Amino acid sequence: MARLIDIAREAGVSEATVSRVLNGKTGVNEATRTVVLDVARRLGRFVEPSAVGHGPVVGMLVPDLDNQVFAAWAERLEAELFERGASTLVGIRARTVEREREILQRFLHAGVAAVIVVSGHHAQQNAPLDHYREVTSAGIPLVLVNGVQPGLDAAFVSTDDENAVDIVLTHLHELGHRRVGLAVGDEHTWPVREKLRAFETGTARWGEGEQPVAFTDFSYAGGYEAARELLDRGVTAIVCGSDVMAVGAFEGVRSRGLEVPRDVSIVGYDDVFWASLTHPALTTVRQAVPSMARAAVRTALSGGEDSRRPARTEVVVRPQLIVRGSTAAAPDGAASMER
Amino acid sequence: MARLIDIAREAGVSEATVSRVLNGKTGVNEATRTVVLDVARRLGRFVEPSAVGHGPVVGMLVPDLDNQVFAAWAERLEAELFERGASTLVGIRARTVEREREILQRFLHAGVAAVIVVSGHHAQQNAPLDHYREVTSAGIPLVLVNGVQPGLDAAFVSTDDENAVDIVLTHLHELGHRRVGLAVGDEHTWPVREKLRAFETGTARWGEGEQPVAFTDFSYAGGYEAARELLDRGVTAIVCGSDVMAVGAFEGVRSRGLEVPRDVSIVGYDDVFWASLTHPALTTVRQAVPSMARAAVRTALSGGEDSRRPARTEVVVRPQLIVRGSTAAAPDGAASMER
DNA sequence: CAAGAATACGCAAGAACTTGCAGATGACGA
DNA sequence: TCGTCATCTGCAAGTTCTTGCGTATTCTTG
Repeated sequence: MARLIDIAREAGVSEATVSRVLNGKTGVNEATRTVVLDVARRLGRFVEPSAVGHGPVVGMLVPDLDNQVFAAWAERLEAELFERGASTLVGIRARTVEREREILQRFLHAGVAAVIVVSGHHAQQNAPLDHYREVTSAGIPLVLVNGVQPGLDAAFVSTDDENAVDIVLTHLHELGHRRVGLAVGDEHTWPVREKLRAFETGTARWGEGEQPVAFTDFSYAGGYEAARELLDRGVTAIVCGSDVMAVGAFEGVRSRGLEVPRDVSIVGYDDVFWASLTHPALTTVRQAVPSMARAAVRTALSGGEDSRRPARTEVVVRPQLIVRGSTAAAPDGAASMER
Repeated sequence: MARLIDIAREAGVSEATVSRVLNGKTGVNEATRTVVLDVARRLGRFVEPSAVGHGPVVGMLVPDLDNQVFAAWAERLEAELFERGASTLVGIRARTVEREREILQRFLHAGVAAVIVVSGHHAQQNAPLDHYREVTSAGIPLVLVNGVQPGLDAAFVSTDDENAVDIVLTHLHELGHRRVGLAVGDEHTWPVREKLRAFETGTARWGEGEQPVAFTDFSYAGGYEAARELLDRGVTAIVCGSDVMAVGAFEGVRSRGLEVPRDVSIVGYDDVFWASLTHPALTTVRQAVPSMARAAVRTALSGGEDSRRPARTEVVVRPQLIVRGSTAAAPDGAASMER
């Protein structure tokens, strides 16, 4: 790799000046800076964008990109960051905590101004949190999306899952459904526990006894399985933890010779792009990704300006029920029994 | 940041040993290495995964994540790389060449073993290629997906767009369509030009005169606009450049009071997850993302092993027509005229 | 036009990191 | 038991990078 002295000679300046330019220090003429940067790049020397006045760099971590809601998160976050002049470092699929730590360390190494983690291991119950502390104790603002950890000195931005389940249950109850199933993924996960809690208290109010819950996973196959299991337990409506699950549930319902929404109502979660394209169009809960992303980015970047460490904050964003074609009035008593 | 001497003292070894460990040099006992790494991480010092024997790091660049096909690419590439023990660095939305260069430089700086670029600026006509040369001349294998640049010493993996358009045209011709429109995005882009060329030669064979083409963009709105324009020009079938365009085209067709596929047939491109969920289900061309991703990763990683620079290679993968409900026999003559 | 202020830049000291070399340690065979 | 060999580690010198300070240059203002 080209040494400072090589660049210095080529650019006709001293080693010291090159050092200052490459570290984004002040006290260098703009013209000189440009010359040095040009030479540096020509000789194959990496220059941190933040050192070139290209704004800060922010690290973002998303669990995967198969699920479109995470892709949407990444997309929105990146767009918001771009708008504020920041560039983005992306990490995906931190399958293990070790890997997550590796990615976060890489962010730190790259000198990020902030870190945003969407549904990472912080959403897991009893997850180790030390690797997050490494970020916060370096004085770097940390924003955790969809998962709250009381022990962490970070900012949290989450969908109000409790409210989400509540409005869904109200909607279904108004349509006459009295036996409703919840289909979700891993029980040890923050959003699932939130939904579960809201589901239990919400349905308890009906006084119709305990309502069934199926724990599978957030995939198409998971939705299919969950639907079949819940139908066996006599439900007339299924509340799914994701839109992908919901279309899997469509298929599960059809596999029993039933029809959506005539026999069974189905509600999704996320409102991904294609939710309005399914047949019937999916009634679902819209996570307010754009406004949440904006909040996350604002928190991430403002923390760096005022005080190095932002106070522990918690933003909870209300979701919105998007009623489309997959929910309808409950079939009359007989229908739900005949199965 | 913790200095070598701090880590050395804490770990009870010399500065030299720490230096060796952090640079992945040989000649350090495995036990000592572990201790040093632990201390280093605890004190907040970044350790390159490749230095810890965690396999190589590969840089991947995708244009955006809104379009699910790109999300799928990122997902598949990451999965393939993971399977081969590599970790992945992701860059998204290199809007400008300058930004793309910045990301590539970052990859180089991070010591990547290879770089994979999906539909980057190399897919643009007359795009500057110097920033790609910076990668190749550093002896790092470069794989460019969906876009071929004769002047570059890189590996290319592309969908056979020519064949794609061909099988679509054959399908539509067999269904009796004689006036077909092509709806694509930016004309100065490699995949569009490939499709256009194939479209022109393919339809020329019919001897029905020149067939209309609409250049909008690869979005829902683009599909809507294109469909309306093409309908005005009398088509009974529309070949879209992406699945998102296709569903936009659905709406464009409906806005004219026509029905898919009774009055107008529509073909998408990509076969994204939800293509089978639309109404009617979308007939589309499946890009063989999994096998292409595998080829791209294999090329990227093998290049580094044998010879530092792989010979210039070009892999072209045949797509597959997935016939679903959005294509049907052409309406009889009158129908296409009445409009 | 001159004095003072601000900015830009190099010198050189020194901080941080790397590496050649040799000593220490231990395994193994004679 | 001793010699040989391979491995591991620290020493210290070398290389590379950073930074305090002083000077040169340009700008500002009366």
